[in-house]
Amino acid sequence: MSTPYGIQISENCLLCKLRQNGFFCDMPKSALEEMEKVKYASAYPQAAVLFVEGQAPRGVYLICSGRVKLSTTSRDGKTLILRIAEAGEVLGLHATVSGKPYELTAEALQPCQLDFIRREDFLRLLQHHADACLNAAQHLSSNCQSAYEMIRSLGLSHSVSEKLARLLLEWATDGDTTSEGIRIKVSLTHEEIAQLIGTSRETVTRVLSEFRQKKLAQLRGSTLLILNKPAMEKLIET
Amino acid sequence: MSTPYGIQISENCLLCKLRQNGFFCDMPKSALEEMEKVKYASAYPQAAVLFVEGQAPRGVYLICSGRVKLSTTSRDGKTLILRIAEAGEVLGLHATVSGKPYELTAEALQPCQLDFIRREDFLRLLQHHADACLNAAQHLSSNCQSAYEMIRSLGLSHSVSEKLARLLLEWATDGDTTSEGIRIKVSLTHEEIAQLIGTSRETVTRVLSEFRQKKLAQLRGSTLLILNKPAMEKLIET
DNA sequence: CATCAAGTGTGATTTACATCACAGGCGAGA
DNA sequence: TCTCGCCTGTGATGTAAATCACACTTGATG
Repeated sequence: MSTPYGIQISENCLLCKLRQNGFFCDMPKSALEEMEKVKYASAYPQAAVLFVEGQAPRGVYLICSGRVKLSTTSRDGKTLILRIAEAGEVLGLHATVSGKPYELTAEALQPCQLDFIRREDFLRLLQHHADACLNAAQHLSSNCQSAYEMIRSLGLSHSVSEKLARLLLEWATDGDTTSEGIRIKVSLTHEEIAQLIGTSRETVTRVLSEFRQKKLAQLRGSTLLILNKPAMEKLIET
Repeated sequence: MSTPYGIQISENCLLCKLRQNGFFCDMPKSALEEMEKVKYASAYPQAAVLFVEGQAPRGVYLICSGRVKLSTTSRDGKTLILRIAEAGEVLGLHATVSGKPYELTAEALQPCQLDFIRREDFLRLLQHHADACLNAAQHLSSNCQSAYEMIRSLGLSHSVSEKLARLLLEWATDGDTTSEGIRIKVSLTHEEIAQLIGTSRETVTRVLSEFRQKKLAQLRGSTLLILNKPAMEKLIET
């Protein structure tokens, strides 16, 4: 099957190869069959906006593949990135469950395959399938978790170096360890990194070059190399 | 029945008069009966610590009455208050659901009546009672919601005045409107207010006196009076 | 009612970062 | 190959707020 944006859409969740442990759709057959009936599979191009903060919740999006940027913007245009959501995550969950407007904006960072489920259908699914509901609770928990981490970073850090070190070390947990250090693929601009830690682009550039100078870490192109993890860790304990 | 700390403990959830709409325990009889079997009712004095960040999750606490401060502290002693939880809320929900350590510290701001439910019992309750699970999801949603608000405040504000104005206006939503303005009962010190918005105590004092001078709002003793709401709102849009 | 701790008010000093401004690099597409 | 737009690097400048330091108020408690 050929589709737009060069993505293979797997139409059927029951047969889906993408599904993994911890995915929202990692649930028993009965719930999955129910979901199969109400979901709309589709592909989105890079930079597609799924929903915007303030909109009434239409429903949830499950990420089958691709990455999605979740952000919020102030009236004067300053934006803050809350999280980069990966495959298996559910978008718009809190808004859909609570019925309050989406408070984040979701934008595809790359071509994505997503399943959409309308709010009423999704709520019905949660009511009738304890597994689905438990999964939802689990995902909400981890959203909370990451939000709390962000709050700690924003509210308790003393400096931008500290926040940036925190972020890089967080990324480092899923990087490859090489002889030089930990290698991580980062496809974000300085601007976006700045928005992740609530600072200005210039400061990110400056702190990154400071890290490079001190042989702590270096970002070249889209690969980040953590050269001295212990020293980085010391930065966040000060 | 007489109890310590001058609280009337209502032992039986089914007969409980405290229960209201939106409370976690606002659920059908069957689920409530199940909960009744596994909960431990108890009273805590002011300043009692229910759990500390980093501990493995023992279970959840339902607040029957009283208010509880949820905070997180950095290594060097700086603390940030995430939320003041009120009656009807569940504490330790995300940790209990996810199984990860509590990432907040919960401390009673006043004498409280709480019901404790052990983790295993609580998870079983969620599995077997869709209503309970849905309620849990709802509460997790609202935790997310408030966390996101806090992130906006910390990350997108340009000044402390803005953050403080945000906070006061948030409080104002459940205050009494009088001829002078909106009257709110605040039983927090400047220090605690500072910890709520991630700033220093001195700055809070200064900004509050600035507000008083400009006839925007005044905090005397434990009553806050919003004198000029529109002007306060303008502060956060700048 | 004397004392003491906790909370509040205020000045002086310092500093990290935002902001502005512009120069160089690099890749995409014409 | 050239240009144009987006990124990155870096200097200069201003400022909000942290920090330190100390006086004053208040209300609890022996």
